[in-house]
Amino acid sequence: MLVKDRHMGAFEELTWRGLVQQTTSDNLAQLLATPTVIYTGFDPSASSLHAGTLVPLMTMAHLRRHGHQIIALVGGATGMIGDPSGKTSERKLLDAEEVGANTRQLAAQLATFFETGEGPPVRIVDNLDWLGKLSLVDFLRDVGKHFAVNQMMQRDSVRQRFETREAGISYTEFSYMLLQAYDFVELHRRFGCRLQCGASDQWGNIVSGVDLVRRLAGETVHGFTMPLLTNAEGKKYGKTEKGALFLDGKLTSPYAFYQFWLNTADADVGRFLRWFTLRAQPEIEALGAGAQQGSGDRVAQKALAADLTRQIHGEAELGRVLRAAESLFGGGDLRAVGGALLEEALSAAPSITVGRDRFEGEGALLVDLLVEVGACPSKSDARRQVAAGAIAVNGTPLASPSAELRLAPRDLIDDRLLILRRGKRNNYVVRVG
RNA sequence: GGAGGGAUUCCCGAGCGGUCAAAGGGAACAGACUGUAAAUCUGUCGCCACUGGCUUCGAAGGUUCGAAUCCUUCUCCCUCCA
Repeated sequence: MLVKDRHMGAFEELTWRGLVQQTTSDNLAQLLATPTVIYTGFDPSASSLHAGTLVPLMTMAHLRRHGHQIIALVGGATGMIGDPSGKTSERKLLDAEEVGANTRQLAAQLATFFETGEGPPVRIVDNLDWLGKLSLVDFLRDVGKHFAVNQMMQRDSVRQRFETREAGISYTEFSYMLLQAYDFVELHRRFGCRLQCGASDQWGNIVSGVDLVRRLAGETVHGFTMPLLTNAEGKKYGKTEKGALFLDGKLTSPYAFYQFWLNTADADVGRFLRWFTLRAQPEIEALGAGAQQGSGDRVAQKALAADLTRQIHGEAELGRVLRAAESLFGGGDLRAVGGALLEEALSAAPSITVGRDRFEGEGALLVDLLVEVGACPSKSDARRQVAAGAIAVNGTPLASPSAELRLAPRDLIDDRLLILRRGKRNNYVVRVG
C-alpha cells in the first residue's frame, strides 16, 4: 500500500534524488520493486551522528517509505578495529569503553531518528553481538580463506596506504574489510538482508560483503553507494567553526543546526533538498529553480532548514529556533523582545556572568566585556571592531562608536542581561548575577 | 663523509644595518551591496596603560649609537656530490 501511492519506484526515486553513486548490479530497480531487507552501517568513532551521516540516514528514510525493511547497524565491534577507507593514515584506536559508550549513544540516536516516519519499523543492531563471539581460528578458516590478499591489496582504501610509505597500514586495519563483509553474511543469514548501502568510500567493503555472501551462502545480494556530503566546490561539507555539525543537540544546538542549513549556498540547496527532505519532486524542483534564479527570499533554504530541524530535533524545537531567529535577525532593539525569549534563543551563544557592581559607578567598559565574553581575542581587536561599527549592544548598533564606551545598569535588559553582537550574526550574552 | 641553500608575524612569501610591527598574496574578521547567500568593492588583521609604549623575524650569545638584516655556536629542514 505504501508502494502503490508513489508514482516513482524506490530505485527510480533514489536515482532522481541523486543518492545512488555506484551499484553492484544494473537490476536494483527490480530488486527494490518488492519489499527488501536493506542495511547500512554507522561507525561509532564519535558519540553522535553528524551532517555526513544524514546522507545514509535519509536514504534509509526514503527507502523505508517505499516499504523496505531497514536495518541500521552500529559498528560496536568494527569500531574497535578502525576502517581504513578514506583515511590516509592509521587511526589511533579508541579504547573499548569509549567505543561502547559511543555505540550506545548512536543506537539511541538511530532509534529516535526512525521512531517516526512512514514505513516498517527499523531494526537496530550492533555487530559486536556476533563478531564479539567469533573465535579467531574459526574466523580465519571460515571467512579468511575466501579472501585473496592480492585482491585485498587492490582495494583503494588499502592500496593508498601501501603506496605511501610513511603511513603504512597495520594488520588490524587491513583485516577490517573481512569483518564488514562478514556482517553482511550475518545479516543475510539472520534477517534475509539482500542489500547494503554506504557512502562512496565504502565501495570496497560492500563488494567484499557481496562476494562473501555468494561464497558462503551461495546467494546473490547487492550493494550501492551514496555520494559524500560535499558542497558545490566539491569540498567536504558539514563543518562549523566548532567542528563537525552534530545531530546531538547537546553538541550542536538546534539553533546552530538550523542556521547552518539556512545558510546553504544557492548552488547546493537543490541537491540537499532532494537528499534530505521527503518533499515531492515538483515541489523540490520549484524551490530549487527559485534559488537558481536568485529570487532572494531563500524559500528553498528555509524549507531545507525547517525540514531537517524538524526531522532531527522535533517540531517543538523547530518552533523555538524560528522564534529565536526572528527576534535576533528581526532588527531593532532587543529590549523589546524581553529577557526570557532572548535567553532561550541564545541558549547556545557564548555567555559569561559578571557581578552587578561592574555596572555601578562609572560603568563597565564595553571593550573589556567584548574580550571577556569571547567576542574579540584582544582589547586591541575589540577597539578596532568598535571603531569599525561592527559591535551592536542589545541589537542596536552604537550611535557613536567609542572604544571608551561604558555600560550602566540602565543598559541591561530586564535588569539582568546584555546582548553583544559582532557583525551580523555573532551573538554573545552577558548575564548579571 | 664532502659542498651548498634555507628557517620571517595563521599559511605562502618579500626584506638583507637605520625610513620595519616588517611588501605582496591567501585565509580570517568587519563595513558597503544583498537574501543571515555568492561575487565584488573597502577597511582591519602582534599586544597594551593606544596621538604613546612594549614584545616579535628558528634558539642562545656577540658586533654596532642602531640588527629580521653582520659574526659565532646550536637545533631543525632541503638540494647536490660520495
